Amino acid sequence: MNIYERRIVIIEDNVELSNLYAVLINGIDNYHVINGYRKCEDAIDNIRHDRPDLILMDLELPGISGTEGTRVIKKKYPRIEILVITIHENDEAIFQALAAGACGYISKTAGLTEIEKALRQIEMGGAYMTSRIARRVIESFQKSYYSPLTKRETEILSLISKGKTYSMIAKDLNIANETVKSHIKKIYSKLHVGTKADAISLALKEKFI
Amino acid sequence: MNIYERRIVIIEDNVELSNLYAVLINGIDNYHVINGYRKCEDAIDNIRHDRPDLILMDLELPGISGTEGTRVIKKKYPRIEILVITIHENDEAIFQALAAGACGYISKTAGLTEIEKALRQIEMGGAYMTSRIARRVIESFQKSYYSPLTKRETEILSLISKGKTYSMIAKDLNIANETVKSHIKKIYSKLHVGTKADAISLALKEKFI
DNA sequence: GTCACATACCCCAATATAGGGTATCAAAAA
DNA sequence: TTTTTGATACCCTATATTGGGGTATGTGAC
Repeated sequence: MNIYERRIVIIEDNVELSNLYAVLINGIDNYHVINGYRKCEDAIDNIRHDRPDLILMDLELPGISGTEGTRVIKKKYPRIEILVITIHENDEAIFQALAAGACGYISKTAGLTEIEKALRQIEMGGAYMTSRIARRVIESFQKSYYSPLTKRETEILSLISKGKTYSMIAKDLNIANETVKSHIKKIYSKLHVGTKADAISLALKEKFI
Repeated sequence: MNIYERRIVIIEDNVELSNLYAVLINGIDNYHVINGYRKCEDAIDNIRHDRPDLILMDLELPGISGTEGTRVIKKKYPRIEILVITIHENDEAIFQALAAGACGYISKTAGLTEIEKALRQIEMGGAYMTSRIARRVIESFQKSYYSPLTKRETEILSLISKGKTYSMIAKDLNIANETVKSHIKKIYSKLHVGTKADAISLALKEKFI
């Protein structure tokens, strides 16, 4: 085994499935499965010994979840890449795992071709996911097309959400302090709120800002 | 032409390239190029007449940019899908176009196969992008693994960024008002700032929250 | 010729903020 | 085992911020 070898650890509670993945991955050129675990906790305990480049992580796990495990591992070992496997094509769960630090996911029904494709793309610094999940991911940071706020109001509420005071905003936008107040009063009445906190959380939820 | 036909509009200032795309796309089953424009403004003026399902949008355009055009069109006609084409593989520009409402991008060097693949995936409710861009997209909402803030401090700064006052935070977390203040003083000293606004903008920039 | 938008000003009371301290207790790290 | 960190809580003080009530003007779109 040379130093360019990619070291893989599998975390999957179904042992048969885990063994199947190991066989498939060991068949891929330059990829080597170092170890397999049935629980995240066990994998974490041995992580310094295993020194994985990538962890194949089941999302549905006994003990701490795959998403939480991803968070813990990425916090301590940011360079280890995590590819999530899941049986339920639950968009939200996959989305959470990606936010926690995974750089892709494959379905448990995936064959060798798809696994190899995912591993290669991750190795080249990419991410692997279906176009459906990719769509969800980009939609998560697109603004609403139906905001009741004007451009200026949106701008001002954004600055509020960055913690700026009315006077800071006035200075930023080169308008009078009282003008900022006027806009904010309008924002509050449009959103039916009476505090910054309510305005911001509503606006974030509805993606107005 | 039946009602299931997908109506495509092309916005591309290079007429030869535009014609090439039209020929390629007209060759795809059920896809029909309705019109082509050299400027976003012209396309927008005729959009009610053209009734496109999808717009193939060049990013480098005279007049308003493809990204700005995407924003304008999606604001007025959210159901029109926008596929961006670009010659410069500039991650940031592509990223901005996706944030503005595009649901994918292809390179100008793409052939028929790739164009067809992109169109089909978008038709099925997906997004089309390279795995490299997908990686950048997911990284954009992953937190930093190197935050100097503790869990509690991160939690409190997040609440501050949602516009909550110290007393609201105290209530939310079931701790004393003064405890919140203590945490915030710690946060400010760790981040070397003295105001909410500076703490939030630094934390957002560094992805601590 | 309205209507929406951005601009600006008045008054006022209640709250929030930031900076300076100090201190206790549990859990984690050395 | 000792030390350090994290979370908790309190005191004092002055200034700044907030939200609610108004009213008004110029401009550009439809």
